[in-house]
Amino acid sequence: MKSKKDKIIDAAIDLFAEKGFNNTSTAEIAALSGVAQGTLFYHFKQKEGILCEVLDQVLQHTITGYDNISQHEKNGLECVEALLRSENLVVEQHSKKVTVLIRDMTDEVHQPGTHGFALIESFLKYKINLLSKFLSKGIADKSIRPVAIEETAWFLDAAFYGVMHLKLLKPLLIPPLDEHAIRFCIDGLKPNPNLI
Amino acid sequence: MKSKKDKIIDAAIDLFAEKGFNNTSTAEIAALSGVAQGTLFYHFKQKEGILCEVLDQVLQHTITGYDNISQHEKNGLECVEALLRSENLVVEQHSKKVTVLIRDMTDEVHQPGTHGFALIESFLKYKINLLSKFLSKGIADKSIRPVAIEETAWFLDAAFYGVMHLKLLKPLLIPPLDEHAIRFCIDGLKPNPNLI
Amino acid sequence: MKSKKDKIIDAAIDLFAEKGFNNTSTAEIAALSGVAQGTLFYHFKQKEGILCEVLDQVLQHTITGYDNISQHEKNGLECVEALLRSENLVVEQHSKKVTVLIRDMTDEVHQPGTHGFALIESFLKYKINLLSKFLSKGIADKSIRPVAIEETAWFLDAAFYGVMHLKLLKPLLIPPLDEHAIRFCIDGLKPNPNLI
Amino acid sequence: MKSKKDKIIDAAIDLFAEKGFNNTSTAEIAALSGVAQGTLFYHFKQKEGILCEVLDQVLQHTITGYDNISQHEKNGLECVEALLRSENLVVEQHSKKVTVLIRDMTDEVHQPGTHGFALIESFLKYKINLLSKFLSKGIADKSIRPVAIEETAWFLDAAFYGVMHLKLLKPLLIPPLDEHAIRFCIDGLKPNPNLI
DNA sequence: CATGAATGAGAATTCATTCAT
DNA sequence: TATGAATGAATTCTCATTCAT
Repeated sequence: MKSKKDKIIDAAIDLFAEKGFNNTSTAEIAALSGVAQGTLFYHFKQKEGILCEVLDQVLQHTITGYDNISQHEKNGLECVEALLRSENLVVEQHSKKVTVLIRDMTDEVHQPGTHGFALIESFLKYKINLLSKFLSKGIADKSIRPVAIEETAWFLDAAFYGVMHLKLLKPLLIPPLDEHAIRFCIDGLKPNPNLI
Repeated sequence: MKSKKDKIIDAAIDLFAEKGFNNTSTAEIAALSGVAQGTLFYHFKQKEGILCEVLDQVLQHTITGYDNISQHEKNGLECVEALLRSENLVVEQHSKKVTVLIRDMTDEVHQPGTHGFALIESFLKYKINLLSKFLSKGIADKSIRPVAIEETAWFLDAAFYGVMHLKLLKPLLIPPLDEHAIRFCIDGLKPNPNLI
Repeated sequence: MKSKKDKIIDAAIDLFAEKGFNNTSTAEIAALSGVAQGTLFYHFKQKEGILCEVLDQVLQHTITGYDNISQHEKNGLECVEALLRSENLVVEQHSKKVTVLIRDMTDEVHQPGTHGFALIESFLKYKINLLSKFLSKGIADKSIRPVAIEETAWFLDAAFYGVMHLKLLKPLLIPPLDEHAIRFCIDGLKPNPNLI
Repeated sequence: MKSKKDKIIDAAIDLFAEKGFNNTSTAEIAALSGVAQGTLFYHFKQKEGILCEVLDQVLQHTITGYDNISQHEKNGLECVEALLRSENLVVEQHSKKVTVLIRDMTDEVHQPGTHGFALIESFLKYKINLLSKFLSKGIADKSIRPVAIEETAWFLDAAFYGVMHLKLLKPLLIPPLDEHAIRFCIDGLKPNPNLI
């Protein structure tokens, strides 16, 4: 059976996804999750705490995904690709939560000093580090051409953030982009011209 | 002399940039711009209206930038690069406004039916069209390898949105990315292996 | 051609009828009547002034109707009936205005000291006087049984106010009441042998 | 001890009676009732909700009054008279509330779809039904002449609404009307040989 | 006569949060 | 753990009205 805390999170995510964080009151969350309004603050203390919890969950999933990449069987380029695919997978499996996070967590996440900011910061550091490691490995094993490592890592992060943003938040007719984006980036990293 | 409406916009952007849209009250905007609070609503009817006006301005600048690309002197690839650089330039020249827009306009812009959404939608259509035209041109004149046109156009949009997002909103130590991003994408479009 | 003042009144009545006085802003009235908002206050000075003007018009019509009753051809009872029918006619011919007046003029009209109150007060005095005169005449000429004059006059006023109120303001399925009400009251005034 | 909700209602009625619904702010109600302004909206959600609650109370009293008429001891005419007197009694016992209701509830009550309208509608249906039953009974037992039942029921309702309206809302020197009105109507219902 | 930009005094409502139970 | 009545600060928005042109 689901704990009250989980019920709250689920209800909150549903409401945030539908109406946005700022247009959802704690009263509504309480009502939808079937708990008293006070209970919400027993578990979270701040409304934003719900978002932080969700962010934490999603980042955990993402990191777990990263850790499951079996590096010893792969060359650097394959590691990079595995990382990108792993991330895509998490986004797909938790698309509602991710949508809410990238749409509504702006206030919390972009202001140094908040808990959300700290979470994101350390996650990004971890991710960029890992990507850099993979890129170095690739350059060493010749699967990747000699790119500027840090810049490329950040660019890959940015590019896939943009793709995710487009996919999740723009209710427009957009062609499936994930595979194309991965191909474009991976091919762009290869040392030799085996372009289609 | 500046009109009251312009004073309001300037004050609002400054405040939004500093504290965020949701943490800025109309009273503060009125105070900083030196008009009565009612005047604000005489000119904008909704607090969000200010953001819409700013969005409109920035999109106008961007489109003007696009239109200034002299296509007949360039091959397709050069056109694409010019477009990306043009966009970068606008972002740099209006970085405060753009920052506010991508951070704070989420509610308005992601909900079909709003004015902001309509603005974005038609702008994106225009941009993707133009990018597609350039890509086609480049494929025809052999400056670009035969990529999937629509997907590539959307990917370029997404990637540079991501880069801009990172640059403007993450108060982290991030290396300058613009030039690297442009090179990566442009090189990735070239048909032949003249990679550095 | 209609004067701007008349346009304002017409627009105001339409809006008041639809949405009520308190839910109609002077801006809306100005917009619908095609004049500037300032023009409204050039002609009326107060929003309530519009209602007062309309009240004045309707009372004029009513009094004109009263004055057209040719008393010398009728006995007292016939005079009373003529008065009631005359009033009914005015209500029917100006039903929209009357509806607005009895629904929306409550604040203005029930507070001694206002212009609206004065208008109503003197009108009622006139009406009750006239009714009393007719009743007296009827008692004298035996067309009416010997009723208490003042009380009966007020009762007739009240009863037909109630009927009008029901007809104009209750969007319910109510049978046509006017004729029945007139018959009931007129018959009730006739000399009647077997009263307890 | 009085609940906060009751305190709010009492204060509101006093203020509405004195200054009218539209000229009374929720802040004033809160101040007079000694609760925080937010508490008002915790209990009522809308300012109009207070009026609805009062309407409900008064209608309950009225219906209770109707139900206390012991029909088996009376003929039809006596039942009608009892109903009219019962209603008069409620109006007198709750004159302040009734005054406020008929003066200030216009917006809420005359617009189908509102809660107030629904309350009034079902009450009127009940009342007209009851009156019709009494009239039928009277016609059967010969205490009432053969009048058109539905029309007469509505007319009685309208006439006494008018009388109440006059009594409560017109600060004019008006003679006591209740008894006279009842007599006039009751006598008008009696079997009467010489109608045209 | 007519305008419409500007005003400022409110007003209703919202809502995260607290706390006694 | 859980509750829900109560809060009060904050906020957007409304609107009749004015006045310089």
